[in-house]
Amino acid sequence: MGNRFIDKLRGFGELSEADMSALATATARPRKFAARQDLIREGDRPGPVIVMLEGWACRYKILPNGTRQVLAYLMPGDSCDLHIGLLAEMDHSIQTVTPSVVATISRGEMDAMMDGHREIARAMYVAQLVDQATMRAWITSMGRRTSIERVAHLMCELYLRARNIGLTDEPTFGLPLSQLLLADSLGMTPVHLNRVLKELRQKEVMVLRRGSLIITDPAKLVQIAGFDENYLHRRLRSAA
Amino acid sequence: MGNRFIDKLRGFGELSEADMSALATATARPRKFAARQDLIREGDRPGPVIVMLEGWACRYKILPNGTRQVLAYLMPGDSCDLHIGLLAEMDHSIQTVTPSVVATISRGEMDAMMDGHREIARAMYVAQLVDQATMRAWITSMGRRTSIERVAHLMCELYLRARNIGLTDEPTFGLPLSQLLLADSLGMTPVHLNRVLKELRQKEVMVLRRGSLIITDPAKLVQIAGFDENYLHRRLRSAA
DNA sequence: CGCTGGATTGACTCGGATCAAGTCGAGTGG
DNA sequence: CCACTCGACTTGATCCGAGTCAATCCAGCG
Repeated sequence: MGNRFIDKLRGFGELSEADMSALATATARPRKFAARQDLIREGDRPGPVIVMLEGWACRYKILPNGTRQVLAYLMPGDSCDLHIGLLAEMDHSIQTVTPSVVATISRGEMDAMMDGHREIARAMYVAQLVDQATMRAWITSMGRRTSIERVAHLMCELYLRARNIGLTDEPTFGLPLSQLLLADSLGMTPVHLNRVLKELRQKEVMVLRRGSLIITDPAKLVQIAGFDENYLHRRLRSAA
Repeated sequence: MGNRFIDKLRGFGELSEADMSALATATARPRKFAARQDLIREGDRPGPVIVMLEGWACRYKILPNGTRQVLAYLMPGDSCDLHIGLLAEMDHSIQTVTPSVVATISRGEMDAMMDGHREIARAMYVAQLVDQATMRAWITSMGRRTSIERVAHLMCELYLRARNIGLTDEPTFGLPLSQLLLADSLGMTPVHLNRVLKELRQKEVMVLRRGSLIITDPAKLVQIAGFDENYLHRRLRSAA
């Protein structure tokens, strides 16, 4: 299985053996969680940094009127904000979507690791920049894309992220998100999302079934989404 | 006038005299820019960190179809991402809104300052967390708030941020944003934004005029917005 | 003093929400 | 093995918020 967190960071920097063993030590005692368990709740005083080793989670906010907005998805290897410990209070919650394996790294441990392993710090900063760029892409989607474009764009994002960590099986990939969750991610109603999915199915672009997505026509999906993968910042800065 | 950048960071940490003079040195040679000048353009290879000392700017993206989405506003004291230099390519642009005074800090200078002044680093991380929380609030607005709520929410955010840096003159504050820009921030058309502003004026909640906003009924504005200022993270973590 | 870009208003259209029934499918217990 | 149940998915009918298109209006300014 390996350690997804290490795998991810290796994509963002040249980690030494020492770096990797420090990361392995820091994530050595993970806990299991069932699906739909809050890992962090809005209003909480933040604790340790959490790292998803297996399974999916989402960040979300509940509004006064009871509606929910999903803000981001965490896939294996992803973590919450590095400096979360500096906050007095969480402004959003994080909940598992599937059964998960989650490691926690205390603030002290984190600081020590970042001080002692500059390349780890560097890789984590890149990961954080990608997360921020993804949030900007979401804002752009919500503000300026139609519902079908928005759906296509999110599927492109999730597909590429899954592929980067080896979670795809070519035209298909495991996508454990209910239509309700997706609707709450995209700022639309479940009913309307369902119609959009139907349209994408009829156009033979993609088929979403319980737990998995089949991308029938990747080129058309990218074209509908107006997808530009630059924001995922896979290309590393070459020279120092 | 003072240095807005230092003032802002002092709100996020206990800076020593040495910290402050390091910041003063780093921002000692600012440049002036006219309104509507790109400071950083999407696709550029990132250069130094930029810091707004005077004036407003915005982050934005242009979509393939030519529409624009504003992603955030930078007010005096705000800066772009600390680790911007780690990226191969910008995923969005930053443009001045008003005539501005902007300092730049090279990557080397920045690294040295963060290493030598831990409290500066700490304050900057908090500032970054606030920026991220603000992005999450924008996603939430776009996804789950009606247009009038969205407008009210943005006005609350901008008002509070302006007040934090002493830029308000009680019920009024200088808001140099055209309706077109606001519409591109809120994911709506200028025509519809104009109607929403009219509604807020008729309800005697607020009046937006060229260059300034008068908040007639703050309580009602907050209530319409469903505004919870927690995400601006003004309350610092008390104990260490 | 007319030009120009933002602001404003009206008439019409349409995407997506809402309301209201179903249907399907996986797990549960008899 | 089958009936039951509960949650998730589908579909149809209708409504309304917001977009579109098209005129003005207005203030600042060369």
